[in-house]
Amino acid sequence: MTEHTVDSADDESLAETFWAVASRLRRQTRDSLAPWDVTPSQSRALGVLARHGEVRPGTLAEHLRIAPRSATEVVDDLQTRGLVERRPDPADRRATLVALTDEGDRVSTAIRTARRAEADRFFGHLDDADRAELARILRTLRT
Amino acid sequence: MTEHTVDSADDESLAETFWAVASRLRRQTRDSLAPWDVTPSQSRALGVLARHGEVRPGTLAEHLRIAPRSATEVVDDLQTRGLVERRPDPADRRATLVALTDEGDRVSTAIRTARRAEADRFFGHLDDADRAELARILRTLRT
DNA sequence: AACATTGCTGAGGTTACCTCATCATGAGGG
DNA sequence: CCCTCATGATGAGGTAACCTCAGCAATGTT
Repeated sequence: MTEHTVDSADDESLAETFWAVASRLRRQTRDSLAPWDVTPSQSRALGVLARHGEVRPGTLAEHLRIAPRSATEVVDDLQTRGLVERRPDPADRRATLVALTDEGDRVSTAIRTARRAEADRFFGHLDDADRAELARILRTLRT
Repeated sequence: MTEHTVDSADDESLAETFWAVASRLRRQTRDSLAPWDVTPSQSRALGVLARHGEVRPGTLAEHLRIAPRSATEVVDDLQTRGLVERRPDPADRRATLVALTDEGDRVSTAIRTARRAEADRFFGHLDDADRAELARILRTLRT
């Protein structure tokens, strides 16, 4: 049943299709973020900070579902770009708190807007019902 | 409306959820491929070769939707592992043809089986209707 | 006080891509 | 026939986004 029309893109499994979509979305996201010179992973971190305020790198890692060491890295990059700052955690001298700078706050807001537009463009081909369906199904797969 | 239950995973946008699922699937795929010491991208290339027989690196790149140079790289790796071989294209002396070796053929079959099982495990939480829905929706997004 | 644990980060590695430059071959025009 | 341009593959070198493991400082536990 993989033989009906292999016109140019192999459409084998669900997983295969999933990755094709992922790849397209990744490129589009990267491009839509270019104006701010911010990578997708940085933008996700900014999102967490915007939603949760100052957090420790470890906590950030949990939210992003990555290893703590990787969060350090993202924070480094954002700090270099002046979008976040580190300050000592008054409650624990081992820890640091990461918070948006004013610039980071502005950029993260701008990005949020742009990303919404981008998502609309990407998922906009779907009608509302399909979009809701997709969201529901993906949520059950997220576990 | 992002405030109902931020229990640990941020569920903001559709895109966000999509990436969470992607990340989970990526990890699972990687793990399920480990027995053969084959990376996900190599396995995708094996799949193309199994379906299309011998192809040029450039053609392989098209199927995988990556740059030609990147295909060269994947082929290099597969060749090192003895899973594919390069032979001159009799029709064009600039070109090479990439084909599965016997070993490559066996491995790719084994992987196909394993991946199907893995996909079943991953997408198995969905009932048939949802799975079909998802496939349909993703196909429209693949463009 | 001794010890394990926690929080962060340095060092170094991997995967999967990319672009640009180079080189050989092929194809079409004059 | 030669010249130019296009095409196929690959070397060189780069990037993003992860990872593990080791080490250090501060904490908490006994």
